[in-house]
Amino acid sequence: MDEETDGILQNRPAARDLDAIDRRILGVLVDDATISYAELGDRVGLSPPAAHERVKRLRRSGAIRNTVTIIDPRAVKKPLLAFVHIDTRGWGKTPELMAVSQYPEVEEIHTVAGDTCMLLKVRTEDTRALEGLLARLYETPGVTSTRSYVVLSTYLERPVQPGITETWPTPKHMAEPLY
Amino acid sequence: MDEETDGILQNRPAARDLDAIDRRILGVLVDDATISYAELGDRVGLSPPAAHERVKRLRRSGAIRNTVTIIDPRAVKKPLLAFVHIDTRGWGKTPELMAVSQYPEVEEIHTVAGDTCMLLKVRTEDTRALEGLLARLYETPGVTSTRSYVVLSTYLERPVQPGITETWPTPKHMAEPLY
DNA sequence: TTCTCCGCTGAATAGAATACGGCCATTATG
DNA sequence: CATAATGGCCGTATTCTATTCAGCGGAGAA
Repeated sequence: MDEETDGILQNRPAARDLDAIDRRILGVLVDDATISYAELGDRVGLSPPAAHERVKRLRRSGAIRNTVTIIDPRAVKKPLLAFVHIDTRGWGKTPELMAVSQYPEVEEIHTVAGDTCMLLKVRTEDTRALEGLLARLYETPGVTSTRSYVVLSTYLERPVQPGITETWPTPKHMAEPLY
Repeated sequence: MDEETDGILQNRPAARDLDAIDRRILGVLVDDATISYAELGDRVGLSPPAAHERVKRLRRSGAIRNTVTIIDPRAVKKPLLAFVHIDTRGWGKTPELMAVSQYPEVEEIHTVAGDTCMLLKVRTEDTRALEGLLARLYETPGVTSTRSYVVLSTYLERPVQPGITETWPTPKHMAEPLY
């Protein structure tokens, strides 16, 4: 038993795959995590303690990262959303560049494969603040150019969904892939 | 009193701006919304009922949209993140295009100002599934081209933050804007 | 078959959310 | 200026929920 090391579960044998009930639980919680375990149990067909135990297991396994409140960007004076592509000399991700993650306006930082190195998702109060952020980016050593996509309207924005599309349609004219 | 219409608060005079305590509450809750109101009150210097009243007010005003669980994309078999730019004939956002929001792999849909019309954030199991999604996009009437940025590494990903950077640095060599 | 393990149920308890009465500071009003 | 009204807070009481626990039963291994 792994438990006997020091009372904490460790060296778990690589969390099992989620079953149908786990997925339904996640499907409920990604929409609304304020419901009671009784309500959650009702929706997925379990008793309250069983639903609770499932959620605890999902937390331990890391499937559930955390539970957070989603706030309206307009309420906190950040109505302007933009995606900023950055080109750098060499392969970016320098400490200087990561310093921009200190700004609460920066929500995502990725390195990407494509015609740019990095991709940022940022929210600012207005174009003036976006310009300030871009100016800070251009001051960062290694940054050679940026390209911004200012969002005009958002039609969908939601957290990671548990569901997957089982069979993606293969266009008739397409050859089947080798594997 | 607006309350007297039918017992529900309506015609509120456009929610007041958030004060410092509201912002601190949001700052706590966007990190972890599972804490008790007693704990929340402790962190922001209020009694439990007062903290609760604040949160209820933030909910009513719409500043708090909802409370959700964040799940690990890898746990639900969607380790591949990509941003897909779409070009369309005319100005997109047709019902056919919005149909892709039915796929749980699609997390965001925006229209953007830039060299493309629309921007999608999608998560798939692998490149095969991404190809299936792209094939579906190309089948959509009006779509003329797409350009994808496959994410290699994610260094920061967090929900909307309540904080704002008070004074953006203005580079010395830059002229001050007119307003 | 029989044992073991895992997950479930239902009841009991600990703990949190919520309602309520009263206090104080600020603001509107005569 | 005095005074009433309002809004936000606190402390307490009550209700509801989370959490624990003992016991049951099915699936899988020996």
